Amino acid sequence: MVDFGQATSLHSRIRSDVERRILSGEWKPGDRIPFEHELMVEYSCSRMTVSKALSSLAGAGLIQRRRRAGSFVAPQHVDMAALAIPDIRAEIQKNGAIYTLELIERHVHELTSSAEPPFELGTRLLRLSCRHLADNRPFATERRSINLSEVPAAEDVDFGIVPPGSWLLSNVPWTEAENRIGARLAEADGDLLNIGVDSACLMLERHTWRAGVPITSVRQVFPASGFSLVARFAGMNPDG
Amino acid sequence: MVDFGQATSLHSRIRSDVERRILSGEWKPGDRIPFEHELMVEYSCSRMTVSKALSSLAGAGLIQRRRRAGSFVAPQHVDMAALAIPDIRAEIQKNGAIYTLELIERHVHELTSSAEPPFELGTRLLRLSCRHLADNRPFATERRSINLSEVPAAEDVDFGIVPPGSWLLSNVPWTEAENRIGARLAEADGDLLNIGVDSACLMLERHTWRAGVPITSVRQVFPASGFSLVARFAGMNPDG
DNA sequence: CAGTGGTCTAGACCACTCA
DNA sequence: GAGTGGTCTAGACCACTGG
Repeated sequence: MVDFGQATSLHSRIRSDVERRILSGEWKPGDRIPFEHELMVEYSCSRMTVSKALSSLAGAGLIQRRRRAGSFVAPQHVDMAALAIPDIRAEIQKNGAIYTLELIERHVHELTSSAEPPFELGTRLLRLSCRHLADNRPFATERRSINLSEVPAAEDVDFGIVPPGSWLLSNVPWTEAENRIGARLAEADGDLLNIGVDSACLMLERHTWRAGVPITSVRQVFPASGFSLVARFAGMNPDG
Repeated sequence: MVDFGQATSLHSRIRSDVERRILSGEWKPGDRIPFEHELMVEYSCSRMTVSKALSSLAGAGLIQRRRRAGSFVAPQHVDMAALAIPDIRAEIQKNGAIYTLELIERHVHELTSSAEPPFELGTRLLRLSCRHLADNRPFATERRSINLSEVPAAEDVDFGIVPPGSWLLSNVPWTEAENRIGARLAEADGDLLNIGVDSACLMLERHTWRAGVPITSVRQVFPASGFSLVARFAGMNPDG
């Protein structure tokens, strides 16, 4: 029953074998897969090696492991996909276009009267409003708030040159992020994007935290015609 | 220097400690982190335990490991987020609403004249058109094609009762998927969704393969007001 | 309470790669 | 050539849990 796959480590071959039998449907959701000691015999290896393979599969969500009971094929496949939330400048340049940034507005604002998620009352914010262009054509609008208490250095950056998202991405590590994707009519953004106010737009909202403290929030609006988020998902990511 | 975190396994504590020092900025991208044997001494444990922690961090992309050189903080953070592509029925029921399915059209079609990505010419397809309702209010429209050569059982399923997506998710394992998210005006879907034809809608297109063979393609349209995709991303996923 | 997975040890050999 | 990470072994003890 031992499978002769590519020349690689034994634990990753065990992982691949089990993975293939699950994905091919040979082992269906709910089925118990062989015990560790059975796989030890099958592959003539130690328990650690089997354990590494199965732990990896469990981490990927393909199997579930229960003491005393065994390991089972997970009830359903993960309905998640890795979605690239690209840096706009990088995305534009990747497509061979010339990127231009237009800073429209910039000022410091303190939240005095009311909180504004994710920021609490009293937060000092740097407010930015800008426009991204690809080959001199409007690509997206962006309205951003940066928490100056957490990122004081942002106050000295010339965001007429460096896109706020790119600067933050490479200067401020984040630990949590929440993305909301929606649609709406262009409305006020229609003029900035050179489209009709009644055109459909894709809207991306993101809140970002570092260790529970809000760092930045941003709302980006894209013309529906020119942009769509693409998420390609292939198999589980090996982690061994 | 040993950190007394929550009561958990030692390797996950080592992982957490290193992770925190990276995320806090104490160890910056490009920095070398302690050698395995140094961490062995620091935590008074065996090399396998340290290795498990660092391998996990490497799998998550937080560090890069090089023989002879050591382990280094990865140059930049992953700009990806996990986006839940929910099963519509599950999503509606999760929110406590009553789910209803309306099958609008169903027929078998063979691609004779032209291919239709991701399907090749000659593929026999089951075409479905349906509407998802939450508490009797239109929630989304769905147009789907299922490759009958690969999923013959689909021809015998009553998709007036079981949502196609739910059935496929639990019956046909997939290995690759590509999601496209865009915005557009409601147009013809406006009537089905009880909104104006000039309203903005969120559109989700997904192609799914199993081992390179196209299984299904689907286009779902949501009213902009009633739906937005939310992707919450917190740190890296532990895999130990 | 018996058997599973979870964790850990104290070694070992190897491949790679940098100095 | 020396030192790193990659892999593997043959044990061990423990926590949990299902029969």
